[in-house]
Amino acid sequence: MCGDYTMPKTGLTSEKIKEKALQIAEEKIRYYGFEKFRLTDIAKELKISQAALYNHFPDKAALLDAISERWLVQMDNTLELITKQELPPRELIVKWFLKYHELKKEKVLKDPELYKSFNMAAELLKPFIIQHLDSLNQQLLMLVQKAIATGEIRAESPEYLVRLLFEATVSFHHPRMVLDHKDEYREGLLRKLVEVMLEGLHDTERNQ
Amino acid sequence: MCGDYTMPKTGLTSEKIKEKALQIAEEKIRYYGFEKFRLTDIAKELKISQAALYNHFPDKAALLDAISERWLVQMDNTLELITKQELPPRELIVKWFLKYHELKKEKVLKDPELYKSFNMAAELLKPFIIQHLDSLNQQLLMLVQKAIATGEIRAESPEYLVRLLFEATVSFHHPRMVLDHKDEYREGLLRKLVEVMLEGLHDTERNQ
DNA sequence: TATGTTATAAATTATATAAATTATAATTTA
DNA sequence: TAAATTATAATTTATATAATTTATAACATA
Repeated sequence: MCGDYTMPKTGLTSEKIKEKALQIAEEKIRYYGFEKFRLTDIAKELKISQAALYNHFPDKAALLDAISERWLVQMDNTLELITKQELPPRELIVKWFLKYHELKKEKVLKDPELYKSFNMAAELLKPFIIQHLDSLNQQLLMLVQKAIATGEIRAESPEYLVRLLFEATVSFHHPRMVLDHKDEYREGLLRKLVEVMLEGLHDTERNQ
Repeated sequence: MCGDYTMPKTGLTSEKIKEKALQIAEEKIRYYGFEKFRLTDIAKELKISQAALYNHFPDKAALLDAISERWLVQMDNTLELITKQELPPRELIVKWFLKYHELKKEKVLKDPELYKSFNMAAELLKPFIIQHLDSLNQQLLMLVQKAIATGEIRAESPEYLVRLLFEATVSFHHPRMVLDHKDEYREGLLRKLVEVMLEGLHDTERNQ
């Protein structure tokens, strides 16, 4: 169906066509809304027929999802950079949550229609959403394990603690919650919240 | 329009009619869904004309809201009882949040259609929703002030701390979040979360 | 005079049909 | 042979109209 190195009729590889299709789709979604954009418009701008899009995407939903997924992967990578910084793990955890919050809020403010489409995918718990959540879980687990190793926090189960931290900060990263609070400044509150949690985990004897 | 003591044609006071209307409306909403129930059905069962309902409710939305409000007031009262128990404030705060979570979860499981209508009202931040939130804020503030008074926690601003506790527990009481997690057992997680928060607030020097 | 009635206006929802869009099939081409 | 085309089937969305429901008005009554 796609993906080899022979020169196709458009003069572009399937990968390039896909990239261009996503770029054009983003523009159309921003203009018409994610529930109103048309494949015909995208095909027209790509100078291919509407049916030819199906050589690159299984269906319209896959194209829409690819846009959100691309953003999520980029976000995952940005956050991963933070996990690798040379700072005390507790500071890193705070910094990591603040950045996570910032990236979501920035998206909802700068790209509201694309955010809405991501939000819909999140509500449906589509596979690429689960993947993203797994990736974040992994990252925070690393940080928590570091913090335990340095003795900055105590916990019997790092996994349970990761769960606890995610639940406690839902208001600041859950797609719907970020949307609801998009115009509020809550960074100070989030910092304080995570700091209090970590403080509470500092000298507790037993966790879970 | 209503509310004096002359005997009306139905033989019932306006208050009694309202009560019965709400009771019947609840049944109709459970059966047809909150977006599908009809005033005509309620009037028929009350043995009055559909137009007569307007002597008791300004419009259909007011009737719907009255149902949610009645439940919220009952919940506020139940929670207020907890705030008055003779227990260490920190325990009370944990108990209070657990009951709040339990009441919401119980409603979504036992009365899903009425819960949906409450959820819609919450998303629109209708006045009675604000009232309910104010009431809960007040209650938690009392508990936090007690905890500060007994030295169980330290904080410069009790109001800020109340905000912090509500934000940290959003996942367990926000209407939409409770709906999303209705089939999960998370009581242990909530208890732990509040305990860690309170522990973190125990020996911090400065809060806010 | 609060609460009720019937009549009816206004608004909403349901339904049928036309139009447009998405998805597939059969075929062509670099 | 991957990636295109055109043709067309399937599905979705838009639109107009009928039916229903909600809300108001004018009036009646205990």
